[in-house]
Amino acid sequence: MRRVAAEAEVSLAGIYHYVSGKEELLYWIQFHTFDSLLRGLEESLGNVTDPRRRLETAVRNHVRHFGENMHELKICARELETLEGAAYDAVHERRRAYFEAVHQLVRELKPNRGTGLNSWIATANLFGMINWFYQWYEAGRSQVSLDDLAAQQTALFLDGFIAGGTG
Amino acid sequence: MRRVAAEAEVSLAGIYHYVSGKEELLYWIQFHTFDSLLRGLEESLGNVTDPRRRLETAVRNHVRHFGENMHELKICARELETLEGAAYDAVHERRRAYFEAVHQLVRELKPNRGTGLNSWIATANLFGMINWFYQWYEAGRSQVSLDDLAAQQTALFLDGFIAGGTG
DNA sequence: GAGAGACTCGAACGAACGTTCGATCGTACA
DNA sequence: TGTACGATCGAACGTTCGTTCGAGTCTCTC
Repeated sequence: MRRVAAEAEVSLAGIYHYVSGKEELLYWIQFHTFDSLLRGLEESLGNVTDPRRRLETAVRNHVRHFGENMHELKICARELETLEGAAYDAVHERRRAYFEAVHQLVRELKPNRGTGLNSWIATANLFGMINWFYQWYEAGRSQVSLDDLAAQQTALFLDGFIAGGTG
Repeated sequence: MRRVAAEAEVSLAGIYHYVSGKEELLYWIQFHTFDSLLRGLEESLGNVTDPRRRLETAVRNHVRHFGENMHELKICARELETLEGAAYDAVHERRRAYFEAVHQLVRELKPNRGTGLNSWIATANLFGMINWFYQWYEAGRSQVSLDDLAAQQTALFLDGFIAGGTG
């Protein structure tokens, strides 16, 4: 809270005029993150019909968002369990809605269900790929742009390392 | 430290007879984790020659280790930046060695280099997949065994969601 | 049996953290 | 002009946490 106060150029006590406490701050960050991820997804999906392009759009939306707001990703990855009660439920609902939206895109890739890989686990692993990059991606140092990264991750998820990519 | 003391059935002060402090504890956990991951990998790779099976072996080794020691994974994911100086360097070296070992397995999948997906980024994403599962995999509740999960993740990485799996 | 050393502990210290309290300042409205 | 209210602050409170200190016990050795 002291760092937040300093960053906002307000006294420590001043924060509590606007927010009830640290938990509410974490709540708003997490809720806003998943909510704007979901809305950004629906918006950018707009007129895209090809299932493969739809998934790539989702990945690009996700990677762009977190690449530009890496702190949000860290909080959403590490502070999910700190919320309790109604705050947890509200974030959980948004998170679940976002996950299900992407899960649906994954499902649409394979209309003939029941065969091959489990779509839920595959979706969870997709999120693993596109979330873990905060551990190694340093915007400044990396030679790969966020959109390039999203494209590579989509290709990797869809076609695998053996067949994926251009070669 | 109080929880560690309680778990070890020793007084709080008693810990400091064996360990210089919390940082040394985190150091040993992280070092031991990457070191035993690497040694387990080399051992289980033993007589496996097929590149695909070699990668699956690596994934299985990784998933088994962390599935049975989920706490280690959480610490290695969240506390990497807390170490400083020589302790950080020592862990970093083990981590890099382990990453490079897996990276090498990925490279061997595609002898004709320079084409297709970047092998380093693909490896980083593979680690994303197999590390992120601590966010959703609950040993008790899940119907998927660790070995099944490793197999699915390997298939997903190698052949992608479209062609991957049995169907 | 005296001394050394490993081991253990209760108690407390100092810092960091989230939070609260009481007061002050400025502005809008009667 | 008085006052009610939003905004802001310094100071402090209570808790948690990592760590330290001094003393105690036990065992093994000379």
